[in-house]
Amino acid sequence: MNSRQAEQLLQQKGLKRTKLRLALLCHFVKTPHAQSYADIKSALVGETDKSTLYRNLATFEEVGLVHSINDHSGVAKYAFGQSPTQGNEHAHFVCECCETVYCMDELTPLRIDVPKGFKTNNVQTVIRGICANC
Amino acid sequence: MNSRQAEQLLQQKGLKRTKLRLALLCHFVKTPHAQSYADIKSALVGETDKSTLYRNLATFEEVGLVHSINDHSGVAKYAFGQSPTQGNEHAHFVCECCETVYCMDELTPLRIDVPKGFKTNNVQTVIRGICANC
DNA sequence: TTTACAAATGCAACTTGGTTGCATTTGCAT
DNA sequence: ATGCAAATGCAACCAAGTTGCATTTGTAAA
Repeated sequence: MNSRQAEQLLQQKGLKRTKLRLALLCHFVKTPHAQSYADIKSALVGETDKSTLYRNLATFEEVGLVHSINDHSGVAKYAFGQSPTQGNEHAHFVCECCETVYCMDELTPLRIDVPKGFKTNNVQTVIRGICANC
Repeated sequence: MNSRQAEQLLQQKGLKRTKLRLALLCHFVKTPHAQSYADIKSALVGETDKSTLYRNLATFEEVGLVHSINDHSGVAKYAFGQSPTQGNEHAHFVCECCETVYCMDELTPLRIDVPKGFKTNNVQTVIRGICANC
């Protein structure tokens, strides 16, 4: 994604074009794996304010530019692309060796039967194992 | 579970018989849903030290007396019984209305195909929806 | 039963991840 | 050019959980 496309994307989502947001977008599309706040912060050149970065991550998530993942590590991680919703579920694979979090888009949606009286809105799956690089 | 059984369970796991551990065990077997530190603390009569309670939860998890669940709420929750491992997987259902976390033991084990080169060790699934009580 | 030692506890201080309030700045529509 | 909502930067705060350490306690062996 070039800067032009990033600008369009922001405008389309009704977000103002700021330096951090452009940098964030460019970074997200370059990085396929899910990243924590710390990962993102250290990847960005120059100083970034903690609360501003957190707020932008939240904003991006609200408008569907990124989705957050809870991989049992205790910290939230973010990946480019819309949140897995009904009909758009995807699992996340956490490598127990390198800690990389992969979005497993290609997996077939999970069909899980819940007991009578329970209604499923959303299914989040975290697979732990060893990735192809380890 | 009576106090006698709780004592045996502790001994069997090589853990010393302390007041807090007995109380914890009795509480866990009485409460089917997953509970946070705060839930457990407020359920126990009398004062309990924060670090002692956390340490006992960790110890109980190590020896398989309880298992912890990450339900996206930001706090860990604990439920009685061994952790879902290979062949013992179970999903957790989080009610979006009452926030109760159910262990869905009766669900059939999940079979998820991962890409070539990836090796699955463990699958954790969190289902969000509305429970039968809401 | 006493003793002895590892394990468990209690307390305070700390760490980490994240949030909030507020004054200042900036993007953008008019 | 200008007005204003949105975004930023900063500091202070918060909650969950951890750590270090001195004291206490369970238990096993003498």
